Amino acid sequence: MPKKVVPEGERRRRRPTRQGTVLSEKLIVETALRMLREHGGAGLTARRLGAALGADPSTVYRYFAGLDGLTRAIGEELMGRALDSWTATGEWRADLRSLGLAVHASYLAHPQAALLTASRVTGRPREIEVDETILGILRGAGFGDADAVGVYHAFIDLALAFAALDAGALAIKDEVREADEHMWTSTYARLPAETHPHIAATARLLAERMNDSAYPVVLDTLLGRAEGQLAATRKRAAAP
Amino acid sequence: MPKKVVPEGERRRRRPTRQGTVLSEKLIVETALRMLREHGGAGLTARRLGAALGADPSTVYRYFAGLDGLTRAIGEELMGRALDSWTATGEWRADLRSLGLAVHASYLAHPQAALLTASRVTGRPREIEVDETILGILRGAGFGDADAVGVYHAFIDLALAFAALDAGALAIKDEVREADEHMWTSTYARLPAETHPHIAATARLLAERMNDSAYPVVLDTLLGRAEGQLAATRKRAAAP
DNA sequence: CCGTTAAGGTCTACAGCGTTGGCATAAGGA
DNA sequence: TCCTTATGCCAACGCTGTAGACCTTAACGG
Repeated sequence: MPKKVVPEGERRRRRPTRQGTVLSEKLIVETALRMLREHGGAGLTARRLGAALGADPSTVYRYFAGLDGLTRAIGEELMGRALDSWTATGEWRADLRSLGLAVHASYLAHPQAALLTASRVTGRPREIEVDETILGILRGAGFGDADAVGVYHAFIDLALAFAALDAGALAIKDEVREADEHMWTSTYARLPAETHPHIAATARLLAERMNDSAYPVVLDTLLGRAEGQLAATRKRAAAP
Repeated sequence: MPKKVVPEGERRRRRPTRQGTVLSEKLIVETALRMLREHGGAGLTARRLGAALGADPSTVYRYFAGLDGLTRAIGEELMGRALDSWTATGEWRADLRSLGLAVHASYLAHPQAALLTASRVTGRPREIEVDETILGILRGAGFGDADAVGVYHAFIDLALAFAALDAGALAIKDEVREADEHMWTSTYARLPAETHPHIAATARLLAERMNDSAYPVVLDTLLGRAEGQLAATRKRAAAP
């Protein structure tokens, strides 16, 4: 690696590249996101990124510790966007629901990027901010610490897990275009009733359902359970 | 690619390689799984696989349409193993629970492989078999077709999504060894209470919890909801 | 038992990848 | 204006996936 990676805050000399662009972490991450969207998951390479930036490929290594470091920064960016698009109302269940959907939506807006990052815990600032926010909502609503941590754990993992899964489906759709899209109506609907009676009987319903995300349903289920827990806690506290 | 990929069933001439091994899809998939486990996610390359098999790297292309085809076959194998390790009891909720845990466990037994495959729907035989089994359990329990499809959708996506997420955590642990493992006790526990009061207050609980999977809890939540649905359906049917 | 055929293993080659160390240059403090 | 050094550029290394030509030998018909 060229000597050392200088964190964005400490950069002083902003020399433009031969082609005139002035680089920054922000610009590189945004360009990478655009490339992922336009050229697919395998389309993000150091050389291509350099070309898109108007800079030598190796320059990127002055800003990130390898493409892997860039990947983590991209994940952080998606988390930040989720947080920025979200506003609290004070009603804990509604707030958690909208925050979960915001995270999910932010990742799905860049499926290829989501696939690369959703299963990685980075521990970077905006990610920690999300965690702090969730715990704050729960503790503010009256959950005990143990319950709050339990709900938080399930909540954040659920959001990330479905982000990754649904992003995978979307990414494949984008790349294979229509080839996989109708698999539920093609492959599955053709199975004979003798060998696969249950799939055959529900084929039409399957085709309708499988192209949507199951996330909202599962999220509501989880929040409903949490609400029950909270009510039980309050009852115990009120009449001991 | 060498002419054509011949499906396993139609192979006739089983010529041993120069080094004496007799190849088959099964042997290649098993070897690939072992390599993923031993050398990590980036350790599976055509050349290394060839070496491990005692064959020329390009031979693999006679069995699979590129490494991507091999990847799909690996996913299929993991699904098959889940199914083989599972036995039905006739009690729908218990059966679904154990099947979900079996799928999750099968993937987690090969975290690196799971990461490569968990977010891909292959439409291959064993995967379809799992789908048929789930739908059979639900419809046998008395769910209406629409409800059955709804629960099935959430159930299978949940299992795969958590498999991918937890596999990601495991894979990183395996590779970075201890560096990330204690992140919850290192990074998060060091945050000052002024800026992150909620994380600070629950740091100890977080550290205990975040290294386990939230899957069983979320799965039970989903199954509980399904049970409620079923009871409502029955009540409606009994007293219209 | 032999001859023919083609399945399938091997060789060679190519274009592209991530990454690095050395070098050149210009930005900004003095 | 000069000096320091951050930062962009260049060339190179060892690796990758995979295509196509080639060669060997298993399997089958007679």
